[in-house]
Amino acid sequence: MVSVARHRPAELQSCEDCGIGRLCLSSNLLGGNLQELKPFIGNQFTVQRRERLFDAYSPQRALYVVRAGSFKTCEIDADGDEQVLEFYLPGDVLGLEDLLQRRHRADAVALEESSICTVPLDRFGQDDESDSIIFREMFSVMCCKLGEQRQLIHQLGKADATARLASFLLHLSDRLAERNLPARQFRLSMGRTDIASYLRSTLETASRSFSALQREGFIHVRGKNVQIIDDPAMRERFLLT
Amino acid sequence: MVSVARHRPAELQSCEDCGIGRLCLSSNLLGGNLQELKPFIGNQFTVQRRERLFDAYSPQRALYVVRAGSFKTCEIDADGDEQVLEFYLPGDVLGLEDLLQRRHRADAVALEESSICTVPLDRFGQDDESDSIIFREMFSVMCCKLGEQRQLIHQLGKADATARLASFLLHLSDRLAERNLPARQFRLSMGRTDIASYLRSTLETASRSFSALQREGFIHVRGKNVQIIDDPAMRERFLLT
DNA sequence: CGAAGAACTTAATCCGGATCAATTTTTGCG
DNA sequence: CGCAAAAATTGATCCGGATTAAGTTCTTCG
Repeated sequence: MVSVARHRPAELQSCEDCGIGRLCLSSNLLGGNLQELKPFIGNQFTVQRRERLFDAYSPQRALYVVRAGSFKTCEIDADGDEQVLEFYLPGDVLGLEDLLQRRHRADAVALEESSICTVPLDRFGQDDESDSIIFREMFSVMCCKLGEQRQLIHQLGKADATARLASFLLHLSDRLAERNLPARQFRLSMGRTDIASYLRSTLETASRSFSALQREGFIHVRGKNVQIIDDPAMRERFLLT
Repeated sequence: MVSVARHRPAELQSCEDCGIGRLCLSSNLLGGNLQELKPFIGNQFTVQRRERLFDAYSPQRALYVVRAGSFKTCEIDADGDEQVLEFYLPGDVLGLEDLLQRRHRADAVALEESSICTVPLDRFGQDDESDSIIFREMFSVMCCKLGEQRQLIHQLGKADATARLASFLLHLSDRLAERNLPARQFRLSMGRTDIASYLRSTLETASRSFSALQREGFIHVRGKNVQIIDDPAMRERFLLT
C-alpha cells in the first residue's frame, strides 16, 4: 500500500510565470486575465509517483491544479478492484466533481513525480465578484467534462477495443498538443492496466490492441513509448463521431 | 419523420402551485424559496408524443423544466443510428449541458404527451444576485449529472446486460419515488429500443433481460407495464456499488 | 551490474451478447 | 371492431473480447 503524499513545499510562483498559463482552469471566461485567479491560489508542492494526492471518502479541502506530471483518479468498487475514472495532465483540475459533497469520491494517484497548485476551498465566499468568476470557470470545465464523459459512454457502446484505444491515444495526443508538449511521440505515464481499466477492457486486450495498431501501421509502440505514425488515417479510421 | 413541437400555450401557473415543487431545478441551494425562481420562468406549453422539444445543433434559447410527462435526449451518430443519452422525468432540466455552447447537442423527444416550463436564457445577466443563485442551482445539477454518468460508465464496464437493466429499473423506481409517483408498479414511457440504446445494448438483449428478471422473480413485466416484486433482493443482487 | 519482480506480450479456449430470423403481441387508426 | 404496422419475444448461430496460461521484456534496487 502506498502512503498519501507528504506535502513537500515547492518554490512559489505567480500565475503569470506559470508555464500552464491560459490552460489553467481553462481560462476561457477570464479573458486571459490571470490576475483574477491569484487570490484563490494556495500553496504548491510535489507528489511522488504512486503517492496519493487525496483519498476517496476524505473531506475535500481544495481543488488541485496539475502544474507538471500526471494523475489518475480511481475508485475501488464493491468487488475490490480498481476502476480508473480519468487521467489528468498539466492544467487539469482535480476535485471539481467532489465540490457539491465537499468529499472526495475517488483516489487521486500521481503517475509520475508531479507538481500541484492548490485552490483551497476557504478562498471562496470572501468576495462575491471574484467568486462568481471562479464559479463560471468551474462551470465551464464541468460542461467540458460532461461532454467528454458522454463521448466515452458513446464509445463504450459502439467502438471495438482497438478503436477505443486509438481514440484514447488520439485524444491524449490532442491534449498534449494543446499544452505544447510533444504530441506525435510521447511516453505514456500510465500502464496498460490503467489504460485497460479506463477503457473498460482488460490489459491483455489493451496490449493486443497496441499490437494491432502497430501492425496496421498507425502507430509505433515500444513499451510505454508511443509514436503516432499516421494521425490523419487513424482519425479517419477510428474516430466515428 | 416527426415535426418539431408547435408550442401550444398552456395555462400559466406559479411556481408555488406547481406540483413539481422542491424538485424543480433540484432546489437544494434555494432553501425552498420558490419566489427566487419566479423571474426566470418563461412560458409553458405541452409537447405531443414523438414531437421534438428541440433539435440537435439548433441554437439554445432556454432551459426546459419538465412539468409532466417524460423525454429522451438522443444524438444521431456518424453511422446514422440513434443513441439515447438520457431520460427526463418531471422536475428534470433539459439543456444544461448545452449552456456553454448555447447550442443543443442532442435532440429532445417527448416520450408521451408532456408539459414544459421554460427558463429563457435572456433572463440571465439581468441581476447579479439572482443570477448567481440560479448559477449555483445549475452547478449543483451538473455535479449530480457527472455522478450519474460516472455511474453509467462504471456499469457499462462491469455489469452484464441483466444487471444493467435491473439497475436502470431500480434507478427509475427511485426517481419516481422522489417525485411521489407510483414506484413499485409503473408504465415505461420508453420502448425496448430506447432502453437498449441507453444501456448500450440491443433490443433483443433488453427483451431477454426483462424475461430473465421476471423468470427469477425480481419483477413482473407485461409489455410496458412493470412491477418490482422484490426490490431489496434486486438491489442486493444487482447494485454493485 | 544482475537478480527478482513487475509489466507486458502472445497464444488457446470459452462465453455473453450481437446478429440473423421467425413468431407473437401490442398499438394505432379507418 | 378489425386490420395493418410497429413493437416485443424467443430461438439459433456467430464473433469479439474475457479468461487462462505461458513466456518475454522491462524496472528497480541491493
